[in-house]
Amino acid sequence: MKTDRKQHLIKKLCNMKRQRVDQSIVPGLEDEATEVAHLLAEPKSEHVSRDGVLCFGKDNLEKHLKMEDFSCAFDYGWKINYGGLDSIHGQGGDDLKLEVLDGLLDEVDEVDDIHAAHDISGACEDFLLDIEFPEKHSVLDCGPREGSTLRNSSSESHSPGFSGSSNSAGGISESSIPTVQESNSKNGVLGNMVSCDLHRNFRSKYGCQGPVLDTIRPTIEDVQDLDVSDDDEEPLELESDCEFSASESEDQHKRTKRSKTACDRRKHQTMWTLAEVIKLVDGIAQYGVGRWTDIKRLLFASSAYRTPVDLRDKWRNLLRSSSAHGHNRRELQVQNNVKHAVRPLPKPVVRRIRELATIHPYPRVRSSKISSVDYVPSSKQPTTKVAPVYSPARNLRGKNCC
DNA sequence: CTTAGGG
DNA sequence: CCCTAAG
Repeated sequence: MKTDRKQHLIKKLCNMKRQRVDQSIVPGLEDEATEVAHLLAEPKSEHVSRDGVLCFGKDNLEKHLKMEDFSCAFDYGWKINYGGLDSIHGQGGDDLKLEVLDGLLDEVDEVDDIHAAHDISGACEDFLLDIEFPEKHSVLDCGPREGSTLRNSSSESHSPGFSGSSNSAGGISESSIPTVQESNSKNGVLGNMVSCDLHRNFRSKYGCQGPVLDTIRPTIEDVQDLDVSDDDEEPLELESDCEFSASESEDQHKRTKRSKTACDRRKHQTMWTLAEVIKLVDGIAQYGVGRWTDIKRLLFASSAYRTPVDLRDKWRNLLRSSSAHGHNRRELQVQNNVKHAVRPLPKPVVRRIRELATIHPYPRVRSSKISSVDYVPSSKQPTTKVAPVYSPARNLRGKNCC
């Protein structure tokens, strides 16, 4: 029943967005769509949490929309288009939602074992997380002209991973509403000076939003506008020119050939979303470590960027971080009063990473990274996926797969 | 061209 | 992410 409401809500929003951007529907991403689709489809009975969260957001929807109406009047169009889907949960619900998610994660930690069995549960959490991030972004984007410094630093500081999203999310969410109002008046003054800051954020936001939305789309099967929202976004993007267009979602940027192709592969970074990370981990589990091209072609086929090298780099980073906070990620982050300073990866994902790491260590390291922690003999829990496949993975290098 | 490794 | 070296 909750699901119904959720669906309804989403659809509603989609329609709203669609009106504006109906013309340009974006192709591609099917891979990801289906990819995530099955993730979403499966966990029907997993836990109420998902629905709970969404419903929660929904409850605040109307309120939010109204708020946006006045607070973001100056860039209303933008807000609707970019914020659209995201912002529905945003603003007022931010904190609570965060809490919910947070708690959710904790719970997952606890029952990790159970859920690990269906590795969808992990995906589900991730999915949730993913949603959470962009929301923050959109909310922030709207508001913090004034607080841009804060937001900026946060988005900049976050590592290419997902961690960034969380930190920016936590830090500012509380002030989002007030900031929005404030910014409304300040915008005129600061408009110029923040512009650069702005497009920067777009970038970061995009890295997040694009894929994330992809994640959502399967749920709403017909939401293809998200990608399109990129288009509408451009006008707002004053000076960021090509870089920005490049930041559009995957296949999108091919279509939007704007001025040059030099920016095809964005120079700086395209934030890794959780969905992507999951895919990567997934792929590694299936095809083995080191077969980056295969993984790229099979799992990231629709991702214009993300070269095999990128995948490898990301994996390297994942290994590093996963072994870094090894046991308690919570301890490291809170330290001060920096509430949600940095939330690394969702526990389930970390688990998978570590498992994969133990299974096939990154070339040339052979048990230095994970040895320090608690190496769980594979007998403990075969993450369903990795267990059966890993051994042949490295061997069947003949490319006879496809 | 793909991967590994370092920056 | 970028660049280089090695297979």
